[in-house]
Order: sequence, then C-alpha cells, then structure tokens
Amino acid sequence: MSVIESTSTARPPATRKDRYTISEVAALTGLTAHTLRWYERIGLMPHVDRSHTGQRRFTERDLGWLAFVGKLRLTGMPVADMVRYAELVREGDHTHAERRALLEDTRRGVLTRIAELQDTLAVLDLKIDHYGTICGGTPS
Amino acid sequence: MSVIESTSTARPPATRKDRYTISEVAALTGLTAHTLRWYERIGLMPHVDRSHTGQRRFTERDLGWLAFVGKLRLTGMPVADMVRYAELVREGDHTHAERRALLEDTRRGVLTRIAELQDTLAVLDLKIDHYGTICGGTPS
DNA sequence: TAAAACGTTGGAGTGCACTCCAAGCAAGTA
DNA sequence: TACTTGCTTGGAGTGCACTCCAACGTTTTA
Repeated sequence: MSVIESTSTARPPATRKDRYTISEVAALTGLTAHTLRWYERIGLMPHVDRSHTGQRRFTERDLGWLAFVGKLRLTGMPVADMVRYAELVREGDHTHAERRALLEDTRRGVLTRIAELQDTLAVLDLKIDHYGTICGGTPS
Repeated sequence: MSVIESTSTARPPATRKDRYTISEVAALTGLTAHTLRWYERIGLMPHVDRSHTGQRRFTERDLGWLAFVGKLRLTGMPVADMVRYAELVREGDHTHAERRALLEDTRRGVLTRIAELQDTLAVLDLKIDHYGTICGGTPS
C-alpha cells in the first residue's frame, strides 16, 4: 500500500504536512540529509520542490517514492538500477513494460537470494549443533 | 567433475594429488587467485602449505575451509568477522563458546534478512501486479 | 633447451554507496 | 537585532571487498 494517495480533497488532520525540510525527511526515512542530496544529484529522485530561497521542500509523494526506493535497496538492487527505474518513471507510461521487466528480474534475484540464505542457514545450524554437543575442533 | 587428473606420471610416492595449486583452487571455488592470496594475507586462511620453492599448495582441508568461508560470505558476514572466526579456530578448543555465539549472531542476522527480503517480495508483487493490470502512471 | 604458462611479492588502483567538508546564505528564537 | 541552528553547493574523503600491476622466479610443454 503506498502512502502517496493523500488526496487534496479531504482535509487531513493537522499532523500531516505537505512540505518537509530535508532534516525532517532524514528523520522520517532514516537516510541522512547527505544521502538525500546525493540521491537527487544522481537522478534517483523526481524533481524536488524548492522554497523561494532555494531550500528543498519534500512532499508526501516524495516520501512515498523514498519508501519504495528503500524497499528496492533492501532487495540488494544496485543504485544504478534504481536510477534506471527512476528514469523510466520520468519517461512516462510507455515504459511500463520495461519497468515491469526490471521488477520481475529483481523479484527473481530476491528469490535466489532467499534460497541462498536458507542454504547457509542449514550449514550454520549444523555447525552450531556441532559446537553445542561434541565440540570436535577441525576447521572445516 | 573430476579434479584428480591433470597430469603425469604417478611416480613420486609423496604426491597423491591432495595438493592443489592456486589456480586449481581458483577454478574449484570460483574465487580468483588474487582473492585467495588476499584471504591468506588478512588471516582468513589457516596457514597454507608451500612447495620447496615457495609456491602455495592447498590441501583438501583448505578446500573445506574455503567452502565454509563461502557460506559465511553468502550470509553477508563482513570479512572482518570471518577473520575473527578464523582467529578463534586457530586459538583452539577453548574458543568454542565464542565461535558458537558468533555463528548464532550470524544466524539471527540471516533470519532477519530473509524476513526483509520476503517483505520486499510482497511490495514487488504488488507493483508487478499493478503494471500487469491497470497501469496508472504515478511514480509510487 | 627454449618458450609459454603459471606463481611470487608489496603496493597501488577500482567500484560502490555513501559521508564529510568549507564557506556562505536562511530560518527560528530571546 | 543577535545568536544559534539549519540548508546550500561542488568536490574530496571513507570503508569495504576485492582487483590489478610490475618485476621477477618456477614449472610445464614442445
């Protein structure tokens, strides 16, 4: 479920702002302000709005995008690929097929990684069991 | 795939192909020779035997260790922690408890990572589904 | 025996994903 | 207003895990 469908027709409670400073976004996302600026510089953010003096003002939509990017990061996707995805989004609706392909590749990668991890889990359990009981000492 | 061939007259009594050159080990493990030397330099390998002229000769035991290290690497464990584990092995049997603790920490980390990945999988599936059906165009 | 292929070392270089710095302008508080 | 904290930029620096280099010695093959 994405966070971004905050509609403008229904007035939300006063706790929800529509413009966030970089440090507010840093606190909300767990990213540093440095990293947020860097994301923008490399093209991983859609254009971020500015105040009349040039300071960044992030929207709810930016927050939603950042949440999704956070998920992509957790998949282990390289930043370069996330930038590619962001480019596709900027290019418009005709890139849907490529976006889906990218996501499906990522999905396959995640599945593979989960299988790998479950494999290591088996080895780890064997080893832990070994230390828990007999404790023979060869490094193997 | 057989590892045992690759040469020659089986004359010398001391050489029962249980000694592997660095490039053989590279081929068997998928690591590069560079990486194998680097592993040794940083203390991630137990002492590797040498030929009379100083070239490395890996044993079956080294191969087993490398296989285990490969599993640890797949867990995402930092190299520094793997080196710590290797040190504990070198220090002898009285480090069993600490070794087990290290492995149990790693196990918990793997479980967490699997959960994270399954979470990203849910988001990915939602998104892929979205592109598969309606294809509305907001970047979210 | 000669050439090609393989091995050795310390140290330098690479790519990734941040992370920080300096110097100066902007915003909120007493 | 003065002060303190926050935000701006381009560019340099960091830490990790390799990855490669130069210059030379060793082993295998023809």
